[in-house]
Amino acid sequence: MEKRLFKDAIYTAIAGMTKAFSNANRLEILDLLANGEKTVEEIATQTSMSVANASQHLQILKNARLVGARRQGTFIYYALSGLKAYAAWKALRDMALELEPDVQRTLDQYRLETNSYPGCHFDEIYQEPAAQLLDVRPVEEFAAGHLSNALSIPIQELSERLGELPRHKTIIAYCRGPFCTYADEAVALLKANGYKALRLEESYLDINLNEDQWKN
Amino acid sequence: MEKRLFKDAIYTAIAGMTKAFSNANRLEILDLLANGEKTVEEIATQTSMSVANASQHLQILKNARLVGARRQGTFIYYALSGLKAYAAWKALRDMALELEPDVQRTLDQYRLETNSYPGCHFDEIYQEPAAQLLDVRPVEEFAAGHLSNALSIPIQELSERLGELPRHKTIIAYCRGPFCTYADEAVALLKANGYKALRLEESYLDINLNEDQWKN
DNA sequence: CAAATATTCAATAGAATTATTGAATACTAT
DNA sequence: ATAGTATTCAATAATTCTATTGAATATTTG
Repeated sequence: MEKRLFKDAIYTAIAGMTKAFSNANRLEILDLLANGEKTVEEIATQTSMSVANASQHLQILKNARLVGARRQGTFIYYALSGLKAYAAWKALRDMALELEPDVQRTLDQYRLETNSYPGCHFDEIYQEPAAQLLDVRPVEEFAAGHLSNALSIPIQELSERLGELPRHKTIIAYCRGPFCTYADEAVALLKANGYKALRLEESYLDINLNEDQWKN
Repeated sequence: MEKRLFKDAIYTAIAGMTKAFSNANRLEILDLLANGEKTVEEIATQTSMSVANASQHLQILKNARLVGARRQGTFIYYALSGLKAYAAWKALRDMALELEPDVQRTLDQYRLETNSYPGCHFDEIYQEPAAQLLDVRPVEEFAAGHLSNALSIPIQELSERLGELPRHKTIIAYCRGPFCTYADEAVALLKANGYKALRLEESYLDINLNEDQWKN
C-alpha cells in the first residue's frame, strides 16, 4: 500500500467516525445515552426533537458505531458503545470548555440564574463526612450506575421527599453531567428549603472514567 | 435563560468546535501540527494538498480555536492551541482504533507490508537498558519536544548515519505518531542493516499527555 | 389474523461543506 | 517605492447534511 493511500484511508476512516460528533443534536443524544439506554421516543422527548429526526440521527450514530441498539418487545433501546466513546465526548467537551469562552460563559450564567453557582468538584467532597451525595436522575439511570453512597431521589419527586435528606449535611446534587439541568433545579429547591446544597460538576461516568485517579 | 435555549447554546457551541475535527484533511493537519509549528506551505506539502486548500482548512481550524498563528517575517507559523486540543484528537483516534475495525486493520496491514510489525509500547520499553530510543522526525520537531534519552536522526539522514547507533541495543524508532510512516521506514532500514529494531506506537505528545502515568 | 404502537424509510428543499481556480493582500528585502 | 514571495480571499460547482412530512415496516397484543 502506498504511503499516501494509507494515510488517506486512515484519516478518512477516523473522520467518518468524528463526523458523527459534529452536530449539536447528536452530541445531546450521546450525552443522554451515556447515562443509560433509552428508546427513540424518550430520546426525542428529552431533546425536543421529532421522533423521525431523532431516529435519523440515531442511525448516523449507529453506523458510526458510537451507539448500539437492542430490541425488547416493540421497543428498541439505544446505548453508548463503550467507555472509549464517552471518553472522546468528554475530551471534546473539556476542550470546548477550555478553548471556547462562550461555553464556559453560558454555563456560568445559567448557574447564576438558577442559583446553583458555583459548583463543586468530586475531589473536593468525596472524602468529606459532612457531605451527602444526591443523585436526582430517573431511577433507571441510577440503577445503571451511580456514585457510591449516593441517595437516589429523582428531581420530580424531590420536593415531596425532602424529609429523607439529612439536615446537618451539605447536599451535593448531581445528574447527567455539566449540561444537564436537573442538579441545578435540585440545588435551587434545596436552598429555598434551608438546606446547604452544591452542584457537582461531574457525572457518574466522568468519575468512573478516571477511577484510578481517586482510587488510592 | 430558558432550559432549552441553554442546552441548544451549549451543544451548538461545542458542535461548532467538533465540526473542525470532522474532515480527513484537517485531522491530518492537526496530527502534523501536534509535533510543532509549520508554515502553510510545509503543511500543504506534507499532506499533499494545494496551498489554497490547506490555507482554507487552517482558517477553519483557527476559527474553531484549535490552532493558533504566529507571524515571523513573510511566513505564518501555525501551531496546535494546546494539550486539550491534542487530548481530544487522541481520544477520537483511540476510539476509532477500538470501535472501527477498518482503522486497526489498515494500520496492521501497512506495518506488515513495511516490515515494521508488530510495534511496541512505551510502558514495555522505557525502563529497558537494552533499548535505544530513536527520534526520526525533522530536527525542529525534535527540538520542540522529545522523549528523554532519545537520539535524533531524521529519517532522510538515517541511512548515512547508521554508525551512530549502538549495535548491541534494540533500536526503538518513533516519529509523529501511529499514522506517521517515518518510523516504519526507519525500522525497515534498520532491520535490513542487521539491527534489532521496533516501532514505538506512541508519539512524544502521547507520552507527555499521560506523564503522571509513567512518573513513579 | 387484525389492530395498535414503535421505529424506520423515502422524498424533498434548503443549507452547509469541499476542492479548485485565479486574483488580491501583506510583508520583506533591495 | 518595487519586486518577490507567502498567504488569503472570492467565486464556483459538486457534494453532503439537515429537518420535515407522510408512508412503510416490524413487533406485540387481542
